[in-house]
Formats: sequence, C-alpha cells, structure tokens
Amino acid sequence: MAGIKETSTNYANKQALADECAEAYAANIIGGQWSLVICSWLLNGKLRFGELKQLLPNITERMLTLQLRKLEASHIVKRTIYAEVPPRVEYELTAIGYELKPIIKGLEEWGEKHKLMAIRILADNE
Amino acid sequence: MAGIKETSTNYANKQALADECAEAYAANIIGGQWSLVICSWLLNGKLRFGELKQLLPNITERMLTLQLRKLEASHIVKRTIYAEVPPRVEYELTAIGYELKPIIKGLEEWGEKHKLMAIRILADNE
DNA sequence: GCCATTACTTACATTTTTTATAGTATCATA
DNA sequence: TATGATACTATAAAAAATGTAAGTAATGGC
Repeated sequence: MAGIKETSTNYANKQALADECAEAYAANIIGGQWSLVICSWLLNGKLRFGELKQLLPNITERMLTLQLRKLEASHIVKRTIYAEVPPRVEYELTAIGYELKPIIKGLEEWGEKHKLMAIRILADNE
Repeated sequence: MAGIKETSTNYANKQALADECAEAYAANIIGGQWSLVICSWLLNGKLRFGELKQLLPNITERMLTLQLRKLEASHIVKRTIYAEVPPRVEYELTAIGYELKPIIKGLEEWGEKHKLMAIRILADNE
C-alpha cells in the first residue's frame, strides 16, 4: 500500500480487512493491474526491465516501474543492479514470491474454465 | 468489467491482457476491494444481504450492492429474491464460484506466511 | 563534442474505484 | 396514520490507479 492517503476511509478499510482476512492482505500485495502477469513471467526466471517491457506490450515504463517497485517493497521480487553503462537491472522472484506459483497457476486454470463457461452461456442465449 | 469506458486505453489494456493471460482475466473478476472476502464468507453457505453487511462492518450498502452485482454478472454468485415483505434476498456461490475455494485458501495461507515474514524482517531491522 | 543505449523519473491528465449521504418501495403491525 | 424492517437506488465527491509525454544520467564508440 504505497502512496495511499493514511487519513482516508479507504486506507482504514483496507487495513482492517487485511488485518483480519489474510486473503485480502494478499490481494493488496498482488492486486495491481499488471502484478500477477509480471510474477507469472518471472516464474520462468530472471528478466531485465526491458525484457519485461517487451513481454507486456502495452505497459508504460511508468507503470512497469511502479508495479516492480511495489513488488520489491513487498519482497516478492528482488532487484539487482549491475554497475554497467548502459545500465542493466534484473528482476527475479524471491522465495516467498515463488510460492505464489500454485496460486497463479490456479487462477490461470480457473480463468480458462470460466472463459469457456462464459462462451457457452453466450451461445445458449442466442 | 462493468461501468468502464470502452474508449479508454485502460479498457483496451485490460481486454488485451485478459485475452492472453487467464490469470489477468480471473483477477478482473475477483479483483474488487471486497470481492474475495465476500466469496470467502459465501464458501460457508448462503447469506442474506444484511448478513453480509454485518460480516463486513465497514462496507457501505452501495459497495456491497456493486460488488454483489458484479459477482452476479460474472456468474460467481447466484441471487435469489423471495417475494416477502420486508424483502429477503439470498446470495450463494455458483458451481464455478465455489471452485475458487482452493485459490482463496491458497491466498489465505500465503498471506499468513507473508505476514509472518514481514514481521520477522521488521524485527531484524531494529 | 555528439549520439545511442538502458532504466528509469517527473509533472500532469484522465479514468476508475470507493466513500458519503440521503432517499425509495412494500406491507404488517402498533 | 405512523413506524419499522430490508434491500436496495441516486447523486455527488473524494481518493486511487493508470496513462501521456517529456526528460535524465552515465559512458563507450563515432
């Protein structure tokens, strides 16, 4: 929860929810628009900033930076800077980040299944 | 994806991501602030609107309605209205909604683990 | 000196989500 | 006639997330 107003009701609500529901706590961490997909790519190994950018064609550099910083702050990814010019920075999952694997795979399977269901329902309604 | 502007870049990005990544597709469905927690409660059985409201102390009626409607539109929950006065409405998970169970449980466990880790890291830094 | 490369940063604009507050319909009961 | 219960709806405003566009630092090669 970075850059959110600590006096807002929303902040209080998120805190309260996260305190008593671990799944809400988890959702706060991996909840950005691109976070899950970034993690999903990183499951296969280290990637550089530019590589991630190419894998997520429509992401802006700003969003990529923001999401990576958030993931880093939550200890989901580790950032390694090599003192070279031009710079080289690599991102990889931490141990706890890697433990998201079954969840991500589960979401993936569930999503596929849901998609098929949605298509079936659409077809039935014609 | 209800009430979002179909001409926005954000809409296009979400669509594109959801098309190629089932986990992003899934995240769009269960991604609201309260969705996961609502589903989590419903895993134990049917609940009325008012019961959900009490279980989620700080939620406004509007948010509860919005999230339930979104979940209903995605076929995650089923809504049953009883023709009584005062009205009675019950919410329950559909079959595909219930299949979120392992994912929710996984997130819960992962969240607990992550919390412990975060506490340990904080302690180490003192 | 100038350019190219990489991984950013900054300022600002727009869109989306969440919160706040007040109201509605129904009908049994007091 | 007024009240209470339930599950909402309407409108506005605040806050958060995302997008746009431009700029930065460092240095090796031309």
